[in-house]
Amino acid sequence: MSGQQDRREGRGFTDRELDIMSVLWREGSGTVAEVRETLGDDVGYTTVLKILQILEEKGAVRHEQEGRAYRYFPLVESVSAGGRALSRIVNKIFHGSAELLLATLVEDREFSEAEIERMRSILDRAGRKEDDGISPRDPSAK
Amino acid sequence: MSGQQDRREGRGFTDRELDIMSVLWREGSGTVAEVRETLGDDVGYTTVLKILQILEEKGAVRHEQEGRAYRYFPLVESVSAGGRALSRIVNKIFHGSAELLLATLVEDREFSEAEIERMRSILDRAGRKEDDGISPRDPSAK
DNA sequence: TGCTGTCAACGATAACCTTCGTAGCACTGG
DNA sequence: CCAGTGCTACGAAGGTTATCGTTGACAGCA
Repeated sequence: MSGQQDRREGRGFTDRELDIMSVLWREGSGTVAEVRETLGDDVGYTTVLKILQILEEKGAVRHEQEGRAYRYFPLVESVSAGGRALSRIVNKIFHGSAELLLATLVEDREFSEAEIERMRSILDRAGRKEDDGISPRDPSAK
Repeated sequence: MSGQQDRREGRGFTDRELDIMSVLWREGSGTVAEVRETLGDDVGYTTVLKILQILEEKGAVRHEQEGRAYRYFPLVESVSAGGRALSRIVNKIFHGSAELLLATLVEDREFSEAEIERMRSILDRAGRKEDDGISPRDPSAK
């Protein structure tokens, strides 16, 4: 009989926590009222406050006094949270295959030609970096 | 005071549930003992059984009698679970930008030239589909 | 026949998530 | 001065997750 380990650090975000982190990442910062407003979802003031306090306890956000209210700032970067979440998905769901992940992504969504082009150039950069600086590939795109 | 909605359907998987689904996806099926063995993690027999029962209640797996034991089979496909998880991440963490997701992915991992090539061709296929059949791009790779 | 090992089912336990109600504090318009 | 407003802090209710202990069924064997 042991319950479960301390999730108060290192782990990913829960649904609601992610909703709120998402707002802070997009907006850069927010007071309780602002976050609640942006969420739009019909969620109580004290609920948002509570979750921000929990996130602070986890070290994911910090706050500054602003007038009589607190302004919250994200401490965890969205990319780093995203990297962890992606790792988890690649390993657990896509058997470690990033290709399969990419295939699923392009299957599920409709991309414009411009988006695909930009994604292609992301891969080109990765390929060049691997090749130690010289690219044997034609970089012409348009 | 309202608690929270029924998570027993439609939602994503929790950590442990995902561990176990991952085994079933990789192996195709498994008895409680097999899954527990494959997990390797030091987790009790009844714990694995319980989670399989919960997954069954959620409609994610089914079982067949095999001798005296049950053999469990995944009902939810890994790609469809992956698609949902990806959607969530793209929207909440990467502001809806799949490019940013891809950039993070190639940043975090080291890909071989072959892998990058295969990922490129996934994008090529998506581009052609969008272009209604004709690709103006040089497909030479090697 | 009675012991032992394997298994599913049931129920308990402890931690956690999400949602708020309520209280307390500082300030502001009458 | 006092009621109201806007905040944060405290803590509890109700549901979920993860982990097992225990029980009872059953099969093989000594």
